Amino acid sequence: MNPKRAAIFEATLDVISERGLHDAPMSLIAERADVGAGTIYRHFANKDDLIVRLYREIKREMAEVILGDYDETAPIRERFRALWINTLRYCLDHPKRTAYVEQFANSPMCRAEIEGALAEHFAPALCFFQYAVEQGVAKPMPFEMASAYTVGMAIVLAKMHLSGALALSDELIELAVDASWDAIKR
Amino acid sequence: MNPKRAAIFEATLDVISERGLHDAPMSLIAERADVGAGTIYRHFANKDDLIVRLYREIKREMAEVILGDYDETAPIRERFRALWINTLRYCLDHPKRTAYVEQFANSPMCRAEIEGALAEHFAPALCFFQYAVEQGVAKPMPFEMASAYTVGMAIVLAKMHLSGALALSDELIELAVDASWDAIKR
Amino acid sequence: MNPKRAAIFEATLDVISERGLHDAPMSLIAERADVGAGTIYRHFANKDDLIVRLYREIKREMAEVILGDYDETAPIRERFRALWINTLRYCLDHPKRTAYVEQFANSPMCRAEIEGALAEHFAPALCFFQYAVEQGVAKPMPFEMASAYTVGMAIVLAKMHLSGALALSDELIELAVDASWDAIKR
Amino acid sequence: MNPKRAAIFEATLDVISERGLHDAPMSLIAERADVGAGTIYRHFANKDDLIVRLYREIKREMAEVILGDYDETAPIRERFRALWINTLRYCLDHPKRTAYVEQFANSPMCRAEIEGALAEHFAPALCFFQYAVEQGVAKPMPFEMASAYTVGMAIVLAKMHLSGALALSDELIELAVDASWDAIKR
DNA sequence: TATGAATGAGCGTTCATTCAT
DNA sequence: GATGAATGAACGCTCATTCAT
Repeated sequence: MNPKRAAIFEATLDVISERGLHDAPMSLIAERADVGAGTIYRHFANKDDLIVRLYREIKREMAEVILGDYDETAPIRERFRALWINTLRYCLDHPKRTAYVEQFANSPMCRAEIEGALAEHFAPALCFFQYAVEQGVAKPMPFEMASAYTVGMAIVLAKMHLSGALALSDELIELAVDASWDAIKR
Repeated sequence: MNPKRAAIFEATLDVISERGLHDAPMSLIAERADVGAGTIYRHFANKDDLIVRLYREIKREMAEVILGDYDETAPIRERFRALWINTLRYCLDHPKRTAYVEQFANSPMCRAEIEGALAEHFAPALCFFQYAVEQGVAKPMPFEMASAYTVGMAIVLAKMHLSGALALSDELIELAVDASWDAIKR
Repeated sequence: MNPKRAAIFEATLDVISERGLHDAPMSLIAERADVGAGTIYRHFANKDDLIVRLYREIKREMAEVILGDYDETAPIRERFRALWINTLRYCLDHPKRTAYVEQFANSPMCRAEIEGALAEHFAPALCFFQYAVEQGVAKPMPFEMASAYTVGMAIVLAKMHLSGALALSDELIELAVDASWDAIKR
Repeated sequence: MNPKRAAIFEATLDVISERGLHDAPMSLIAERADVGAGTIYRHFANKDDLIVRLYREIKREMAEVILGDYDETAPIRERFRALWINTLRYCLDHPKRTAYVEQFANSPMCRAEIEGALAEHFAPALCFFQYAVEQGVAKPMPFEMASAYTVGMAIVLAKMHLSGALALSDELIELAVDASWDAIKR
């Protein structure tokens, strides 16, 4: 990846995660990226484009990390645990990315089409939940719901940990994995 | 409540839920509230103050609705179901409020002190989860985690329904109540 | 004088002398005067009118004080001294009025017509300087210049004393009276 | 000096000398300077900063002009005359600058610290008055008072001439120089 | 007569974007 | 390709003034 582009991404992530989508001047992003204000526009059409592309980039990377060691041949319970733990791990390891993604995903900037195009990156995970439901291992729920109790809860708990609302320990994490499993298992 | 203040709250809710925290000019809020631009400043110190107070107001109302029919003497399972369903109900009945609250809560505008001061409104719910854990009905987890699997999941599922990512039916809702219960029960 | 009108005058004097002509909101003046914002407009046509009328009122009072004990039959040197000392005295005794008058007089708000209409209040003083020049006691200068070396210098020195740029003592004041006298005397 | 900065200074001088410190919108200053509204803020932190810097710049230039041909070896009386005439000359040649300086100096914007920092530019003049007093040529007064009777009176008379309150001729100017000299000389 | 909530034009200032270098 | 000075529309907010009470 072009180093200027990467620096702009990193600066945008810093500024928006720290100050918010509503308080992120392009001039500050340029300064933090150590590039000229005009340079950003050689890499991105405009501010919206930059923000959306960064969101896509982070989600793509997130999928890569979560599914990087995904083993389709492993037992269901293990695959479930891996998805859960990898999601939590990613959020805890990348608090700025998490803050950025959650801000964007909860704002009206995040239109369905953007989200839809990202689904392919998470395809193996979605397949997993589909499979679990079809096999009758999971309760007869849409795979999106099963995913919410797994990936969704991991993110919710990670956010609580990062905000200080909850202190996660290794034991507590295992308990949460079990809880999520109990939630979806038939 | 003062009618101008109420109109400003409603206009702010409309504008921010539709266009986002990052794209909500005071001039537009004034126009939608059908008040002069200066009138807002007779009721709120500044834009931040308006946004924070609206957040607090919505959360207060949310607690009131969710806990309005809370019966401390009912069986645990029924109390659990009421909390879960009421939360979902509130979000589905008030999509703008839900969108507003989620945007605010996921932005850096939401500092711990703001959130902390709101805890009292949810006290009975928190007591419930504490009680459930202490009694050994729930798994030995912090009550915040039990709450996340209940109230938190109801909100996550409501947001998915509202965004079209998931179609909730009555049966599916019952299934989700069961799933959350399975998650926390010992 | 109407007590509300007097309170408004006093509040205007306070606010403008402290914060300046450029930073004197009507709302603050109303608050300090302990009257409603609308009340000011029952006594004055608008802000400009208030400011101009206050200026005229202060200048009128100033003339009254300076010329209050003016004795047309006293020797020239004594009359000169009285004018000089009374002017200084007034400024030192009324720092706010002095600050107000100097701000107004040095701003474009002070048009010639306003100033001209005030001349009558100072008529005896002007007559004095005219007489001194005509009699050949003073140098052959326009009486306005003689007045500047007397009243004008008293004001300049008072302002310097009030701003801390010069510490006036009784001896220094007498020295200044002599200096002004030497300036104009033939 | 940067040409935009110079144009902004000139426009500020025009607007404030014509309309007053209290009626000088940044938008009008920008328009008169033929620059965008935002451009002003690349050169000055804010409106106050612009106004204060312009004041300092004018006073610096004023000192330069008044003391430009100051000859420390000339006889005292000649040095005195040069200071007096140069001051008057500057004010008459630069009526806008004079109006600006007097407005600022008489408003609460002019704090002692601002004035203090400017003293160094006038150091030779101050030394002159100190010397004249020490040598016993002048009356035993603080040099600030001697300066007031010289530079201060030249400014007062210039303002009167500019406002039409007094018509200065060459003879009258010489008379005024003599009057000021008589004022301070022992 | 007195009030002060309400107004909205206009303020000081910001910032996404452009373009000459 | 990269820059950053310059832009000006648009922002958050103020305040002189009005008018229903």
